[in-house]
Amino acid sequence: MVLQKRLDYGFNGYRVPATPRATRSARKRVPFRKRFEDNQISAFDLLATVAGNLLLGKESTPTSSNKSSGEDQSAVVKNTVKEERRDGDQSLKVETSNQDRTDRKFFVSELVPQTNDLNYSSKESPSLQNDAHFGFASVITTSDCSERYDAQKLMNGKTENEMGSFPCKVETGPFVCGTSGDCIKPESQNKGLMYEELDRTDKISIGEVADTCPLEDPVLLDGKPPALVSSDDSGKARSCGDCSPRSSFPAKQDDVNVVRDDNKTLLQTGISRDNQMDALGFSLEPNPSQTSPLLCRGGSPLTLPCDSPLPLARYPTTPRLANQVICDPSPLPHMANLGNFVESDHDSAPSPTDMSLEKSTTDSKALVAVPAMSVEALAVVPAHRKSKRSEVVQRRIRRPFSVAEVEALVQAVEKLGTGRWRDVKLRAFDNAKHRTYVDLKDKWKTLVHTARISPQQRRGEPVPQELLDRVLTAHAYWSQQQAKQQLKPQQPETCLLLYNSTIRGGSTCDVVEKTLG
DNA sequence: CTTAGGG
DNA sequence: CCCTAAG
Repeated sequence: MVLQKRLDYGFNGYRVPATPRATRSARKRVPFRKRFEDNQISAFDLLATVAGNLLLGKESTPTSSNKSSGEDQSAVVKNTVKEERRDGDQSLKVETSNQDRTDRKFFVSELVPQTNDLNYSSKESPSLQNDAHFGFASVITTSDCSERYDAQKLMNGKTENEMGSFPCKVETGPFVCGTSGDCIKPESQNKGLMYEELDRTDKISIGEVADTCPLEDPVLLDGKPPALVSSDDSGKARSCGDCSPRSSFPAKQDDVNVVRDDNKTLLQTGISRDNQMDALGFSLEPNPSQTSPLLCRGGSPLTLPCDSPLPLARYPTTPRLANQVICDPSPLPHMANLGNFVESDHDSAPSPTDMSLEKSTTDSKALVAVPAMSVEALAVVPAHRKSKRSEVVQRRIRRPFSVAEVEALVQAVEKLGTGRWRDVKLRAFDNAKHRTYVDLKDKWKTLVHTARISPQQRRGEPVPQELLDRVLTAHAYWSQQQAKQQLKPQQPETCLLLYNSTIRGGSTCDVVEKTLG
């Protein structure tokens, strides 16, 4: 298993503060890997952000029914973030003040490097091996803010029982995400603690976030991680009986079982359910003694039976799923004439699941209605760090071009040339949201290459030689055209008309129309 | 935001 | 597909 995979997966679920550029394009994503490798962001940042988001998001949920307005919430809840250092360790303190409720403080300890425990190969990211900040994290919450606890100390041996008279909770554990299992009690004996029974580990997994999701959207949806909320046939969110504040915690404390179990995602990210012990994740557990534990308040419906993974279809609110689905290579219905090739995402991703989720992907806002406060919670990330814009994004799923698409592309390029990819996109792939003009440009590049190599060297769905020939022809023509433009930028219509009449059979084309006015 | 190219 | 320098 590659750590990189785990990193991507492990933190994909977190929203980060919106950036000006973020809104410009749904596909524009921050190269998380690079930033991480460049130490622009640290695992701590991410974790702290997430933890704070989770905690604050939950806390911010007003008890009153009047919470439709985000302003109301921001007015009610205030939170501050402070980073504190002690003995070289970092701890993050997030204070949330609710006028109507008890103040609370949250602490997120620094992560303890556990690279030795990570059996990964850092082929793609060698730096990770050395710089891995990953290990364990703990989140401590107290309902009594009169005292502050050093997370690290707690991790070093103290348990909740030693926390004093006030309610508190300590959560530590290895990053394990995308896994499922039953509830488990963390063994917070030391930094390097590991869940003894991973198969029973309950996690708030760090799910994925849609690349189209508004960045400012917090993780929680009305206090619930959207990706973790599912609906069953009755339309009600499923809940884990064991998670109710009382019943769920026979021994010491409740176990939060909010699990994002997306097997397909796991597959795609290289994490198999059978091989998740060392995966990265983040665990939180609620404190039964608290009025409103993190995610398990009053028999919270958030809890999902860890041993009963829900099918993708049960995650209608999961924004990222669409792109998670492994594309069904089902061939597109062949389109003989693609004068105006129209393709939808569904065409190239016939998977029913994909289709059902595609809209959600596009309109992800609906998936994460969040209290304004959650946005503030994002400020948990230490200000002085360069991680404010840390965003976790996953590589887009590979979607091989179908012959029909190639046909459309070739036709468009024949007409528009090789330097107007945006127009090509608009002309032939306007309805294929997953194909960007960059994609088309890239595809053309590969097509040209494909056309030049021997058929034996070609891979993937074979492209008709006729198309490849056209590719070469058009490429040669437009290359020449481009060269001529350099020397003689005036009167390109001559060549164009010649080209259209002799090579492409002639007919008005956009270029001609534009050129001639 | 688009292009153009390297990765 | 990703990432980006340039325009």
